[in-house]
Amino acid sequence: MTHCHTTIQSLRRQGFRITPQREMIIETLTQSNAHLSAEEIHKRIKPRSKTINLATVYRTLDLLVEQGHATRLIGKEGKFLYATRQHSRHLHLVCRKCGRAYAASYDGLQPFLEQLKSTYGFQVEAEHVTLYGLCPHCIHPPNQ
Amino acid sequence: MTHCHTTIQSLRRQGFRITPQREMIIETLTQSNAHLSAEEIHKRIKPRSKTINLATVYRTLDLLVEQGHATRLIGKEGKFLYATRQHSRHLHLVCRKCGRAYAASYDGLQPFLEQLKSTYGFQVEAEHVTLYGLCPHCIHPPNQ
DNA sequence: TCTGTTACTGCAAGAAATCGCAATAAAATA
DNA sequence: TATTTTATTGCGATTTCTTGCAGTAACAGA
Ligand SMILES: [Mn+2]
Ligand SMILES: [Mn+2]
Ligand SMILES: [Zn+2]
Ligand SMILES: [Zn+2]
Repeated sequence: MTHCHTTIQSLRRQGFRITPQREMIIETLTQSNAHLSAEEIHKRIKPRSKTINLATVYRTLDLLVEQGHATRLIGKEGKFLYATRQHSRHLHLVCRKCGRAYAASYDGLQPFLEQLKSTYGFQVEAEHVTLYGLCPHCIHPPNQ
Repeated sequence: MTHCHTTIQSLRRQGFRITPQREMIIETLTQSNAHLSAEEIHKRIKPRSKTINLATVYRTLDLLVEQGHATRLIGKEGKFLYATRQHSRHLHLVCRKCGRAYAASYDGLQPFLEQLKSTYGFQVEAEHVTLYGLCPHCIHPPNQ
């Protein structure tokens, strides 16, 4: 059972309809183990499906995020990017000054997430957390 | 010394020019201890400065975030919101399903942030972290 | 205070993301 | 398989955010 099929079956079980467009979007996002923009996904599908519309891509990505099959983050250039949740687990450390992005282990985060769960009943999904701050290159005497 | 003046002096020290537009934007954001959209800030300033342009508001907000005086987050309705960093410290727990947002203490997060600092040399600014997941209302047997 | 440099602004154009609506097609049912 | 229901699509319009550029004004230096 591929990750792609798992997603499709889960959506079907929730009562969503599986259209060729949705299949192609899920397939594209799953097969590329990277962060893709809606535009990029659209561009990759176009050769196979001439009429697929960018709005459909956005709407499907919204659905995937809402249903927990994908995560949305803000890329270096300010555009939204999407990734499946099978995308290997890590944190993104993004420098607010230079925009550099570092991948970091989230191992030490677990105790805190469990604390949030017991305190608020909120189940954080930590596969793809983005934290902002200053990278080693940009740390300098505080702005006072 | 108000928070507003601290920001202005810090910017001046970094070599940025202090224009009336920038002063009004900083003042507006500081005095409202809330999350404001660029549009909302613009609307509030317009009566006092007829010609102020929305692009200037966006550019100033970018500057404030880059310089660490403000944080940017994605609001319930998908628009970007901004807040000063004097805005009381808390985490945002946002439900990916229903969009509900909870304010949470970030106290327990500190040890993990220190770990990130020593491992990666990255100084996370945790005043306004947004974590996504499922809220108590939306947690249900896994989609499986 | 006056002058020169150039960062900043307003404006208009452009790009990214969302939305309303009529036509279409997924899938449940007979 | 044919029928019915209604979620989903494509398309165009709209909204949100960004960018290029020429004119303006902040502020450093004389
Ligand atoms: Mn990632
Ligand atoms: Mn907040
Ligand atoms: Zn940096
Ligand atoms: Zn919820």
